[in-house]
Amino acid sequence: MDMEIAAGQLEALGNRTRLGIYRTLVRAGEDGLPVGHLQERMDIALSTLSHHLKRLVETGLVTQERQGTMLICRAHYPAMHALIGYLSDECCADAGAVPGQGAEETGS
Amino acid sequence: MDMEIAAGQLEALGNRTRLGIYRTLVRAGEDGLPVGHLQERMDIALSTLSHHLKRLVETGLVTQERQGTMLICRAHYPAMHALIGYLSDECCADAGAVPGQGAEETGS
DNA sequence: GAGTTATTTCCATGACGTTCGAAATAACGG
DNA sequence: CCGTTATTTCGAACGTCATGGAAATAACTC
Repeated sequence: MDMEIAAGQLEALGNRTRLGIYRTLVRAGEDGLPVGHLQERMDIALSTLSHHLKRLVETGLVTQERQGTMLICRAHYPAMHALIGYLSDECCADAGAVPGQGAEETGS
Repeated sequence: MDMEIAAGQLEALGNRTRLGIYRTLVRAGEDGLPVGHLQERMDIALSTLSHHLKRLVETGLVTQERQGTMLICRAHYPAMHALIGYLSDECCADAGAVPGQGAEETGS
């Protein structure tokens, strides 16, 4: 896990709207949610949502899959695991830094 | 761990300069670093550094301790552990979400 | 291909963040 | 209390981000 990638992902999650979107997708489970349904739950303009989703997808935290006219969004766990691994490894040197978690590349 | 706190911390780390500051403090270990030394390593204006440190301290990720005229800064691991716990618990529902890590309140 | 639903791109605007220099404050030593 | 070192606050310039409406695109159905 590169610092550039981690920084980008932290930047992506470091915004309430996007963190909310991500959490909503996590809760939606493996079925994911189409953009439209996400919009209803988040109560923001579709253009705004699309903008945020783009950033989440670019950083690898979310994946999208076409199903007809709908675009299904899903939380991409491997990316989150890699980020957690980065935080554990690079940012918790001493202080009993959560062992058994050297997730350098959990997938993505 | 409250979403507001996590969001604030992610926002704080979601900036290359601040992430760099935090990593530098982690690497400095438990001795920490005075603001001035930090400035030499980061190569940014003191006023800028002070501004960023303020945010890191406000979110609980960094602590400061006066030692004479110097202000020693240290990475505050409990906060990071709590954040990692939040990401593991709230943001990785399914998908073998890194077990044995229910860190709701590792301190802080 | 005309119509319908779903989503993105474009554009503009307001808000917020970053940055730095200069001045102000804090802590200490003589 | 004066000088020195260390750090913060203030003020301003600049850039970037968030937001939403309108128009454009994509995918499908008939």
